[in-house]
Amino acid sequence: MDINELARRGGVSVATVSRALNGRPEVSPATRDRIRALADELGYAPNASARALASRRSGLVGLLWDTDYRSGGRQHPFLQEVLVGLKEAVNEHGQGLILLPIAPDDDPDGYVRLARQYTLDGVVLMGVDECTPSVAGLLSGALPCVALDLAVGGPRSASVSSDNVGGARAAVRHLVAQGHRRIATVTGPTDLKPAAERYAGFRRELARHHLPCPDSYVVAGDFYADSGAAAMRRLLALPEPPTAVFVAGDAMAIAAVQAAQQDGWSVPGDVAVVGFDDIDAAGLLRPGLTTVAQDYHRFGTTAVGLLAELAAAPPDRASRTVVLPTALVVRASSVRTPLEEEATP
Amino acid sequence: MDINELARRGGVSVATVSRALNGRPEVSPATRDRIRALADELGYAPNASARALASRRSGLVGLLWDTDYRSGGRQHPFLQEVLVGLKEAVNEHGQGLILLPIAPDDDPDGYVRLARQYTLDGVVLMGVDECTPSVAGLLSGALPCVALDLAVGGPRSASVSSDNVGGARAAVRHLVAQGHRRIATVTGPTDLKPAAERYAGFRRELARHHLPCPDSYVVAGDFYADSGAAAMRRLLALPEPPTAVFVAGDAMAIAAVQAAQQDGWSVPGDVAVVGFDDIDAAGLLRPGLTTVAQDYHRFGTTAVGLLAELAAAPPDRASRTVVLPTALVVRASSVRTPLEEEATP
DNA sequence: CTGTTAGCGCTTTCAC
DNA sequence: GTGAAAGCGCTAACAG
Repeated sequence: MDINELARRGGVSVATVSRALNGRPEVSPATRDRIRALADELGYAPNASARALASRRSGLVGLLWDTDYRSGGRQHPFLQEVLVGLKEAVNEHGQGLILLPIAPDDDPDGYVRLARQYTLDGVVLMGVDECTPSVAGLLSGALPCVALDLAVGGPRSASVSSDNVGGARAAVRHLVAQGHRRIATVTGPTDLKPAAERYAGFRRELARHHLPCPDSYVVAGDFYADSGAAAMRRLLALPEPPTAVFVAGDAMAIAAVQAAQQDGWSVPGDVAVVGFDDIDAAGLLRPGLTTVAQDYHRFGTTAVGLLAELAAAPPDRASRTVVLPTALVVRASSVRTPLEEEATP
Repeated sequence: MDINELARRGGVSVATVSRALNGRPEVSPATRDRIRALADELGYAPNASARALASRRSGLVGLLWDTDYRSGGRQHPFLQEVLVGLKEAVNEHGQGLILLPIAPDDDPDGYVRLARQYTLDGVVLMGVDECTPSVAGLLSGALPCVALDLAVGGPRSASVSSDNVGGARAAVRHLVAQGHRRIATVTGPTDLKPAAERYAGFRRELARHHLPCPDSYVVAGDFYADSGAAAMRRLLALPEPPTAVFVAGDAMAIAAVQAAQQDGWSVPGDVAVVGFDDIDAAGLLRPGLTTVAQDYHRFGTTAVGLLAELAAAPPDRASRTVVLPTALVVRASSVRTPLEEEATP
């Protein structure tokens, strides 16, 4: 069942069939509908390869996701939701999503070649280092690229990230509203953009409330659990320990809560904790972890929208960044009496 | 830079280039190497669409993953690792991985059409219901299909799953070794294969030790956290509560541990708990959750191997199932004195 | 509005 | 061992 067969049975030419199926304006509504009806009555599906070959567009979006990047996979607790959003959006656009293999780091056009090979419409990047020659090579080309949680520059690129600053500020604001004045933070590796921004938001909100932030109240972590536990212990060992801690990632935050509890402190009684990310475990713990949630699903849909935008726009536009709102999820780790929550807003 | 250009520069015909690049035996080793060297010197990448169109094989494996299936995504905590394994294996085979859109449930050849459209080499199914007409239609066709964690039958299908029975038995054996005699279980929905098998393994191992299993010691859950908490409360309210519980999924197990603690019981002091899956949170909790780990990465690699096997085999072979070993990860939730672990094996 | 036709870039007989 | 040539199934000029 190919386009010729369809044309024959429909009593029209293949050109007309093609036009009807692609919704071209030149075809009359009557024949368009007739052909379309016939097509799905016969279960016709256009061959994607033939279509791509002839039109020089595959309708495929490549996902560049470096699974080797740091400790191999578990560091993107949200990948799954991003992927779902991406997939749904891509399909809604009538496109397909293909997972790209990893190109050698040092080959500046490993990915460019892959993109050409599949005639990709665009590429979505996540969990990659934009400075790697292979990635930089891709970004500097004319192919639409959208990076997640990563600021990139390039003739046809954009990025989407969460409002890390705003999320951190909301966390601090919440802690201040709970009556805390001695608020510390455990940061992520501040060479990573999200970590740097969360830290900046933390400082800014603290300043807005004229609260001090001694150096000893800032402990660097690495987003992994162990560093969170260690950081919390260091904070609680201070002569004047904080009464609240904003931890820049949930894995660290959870470990921090448990380290505190293990050392005999009560959470939130002695020390309140707020995390960032809203990973699954945050809701499974007791006390539940108050945390800043990101809209992972929207990452995907936004990325696909940007890709389409980039494809249409002139090639040399300034790189755009879309910032997605975050939401504070209040659980027990930061609220003395959960029930008071609603009573005293 | 296409095959013609390459042929011209190499002073040979396109046919020879094609043969050289595809490692065909007819071409002389000398020209083969020469052409290949030239190809990657010039950064030539064969156009995937043209290749697929001419050869009727795309080198693409489709991933059928129903993101709508029950509560939308979070129920596959291990998807990410499976995906990484899948991707790596697929790429090693020189293939690509494409995420298939969801076809309407009631269309028996929605997926068949998709597969034809992309000229797929095969399809990997995960998190889908094999009874859905659309999925059943795909399975009954001649396209190689491999299902994960799902027993499927079809002229060219196979499945891969974890040794759920063995894992459950290992869990029970461990509890018995810890001195427990009153061992209960919280099951998953036993209409799902993994849940049924874990339950079967539980019973079998209990029987092997001549331990009783009263009906009240078997509580049905649904793999979600809430059901785990409820089940645990029911067990602990029994006149003679169990001293150990095997919970068929980590999300339930974690909630069970916390419910017990919240009600004033000590884990593992009063009741030991062993879960299944080894999700991230299992290691983040205190006490850490003893659990049965699956080799998710290997799911992917095994699936790809099976796909290749199916493509080569005669179309009507009996459907094969590969069972992957599981591993018990002992943490604090099942061991009275963690340090004794090594001392008293 | 519709049909004819020339490719898209590759693989694959079939000759040599 | 190599080359010539005929498609693979579709899109996109170009005519009409």
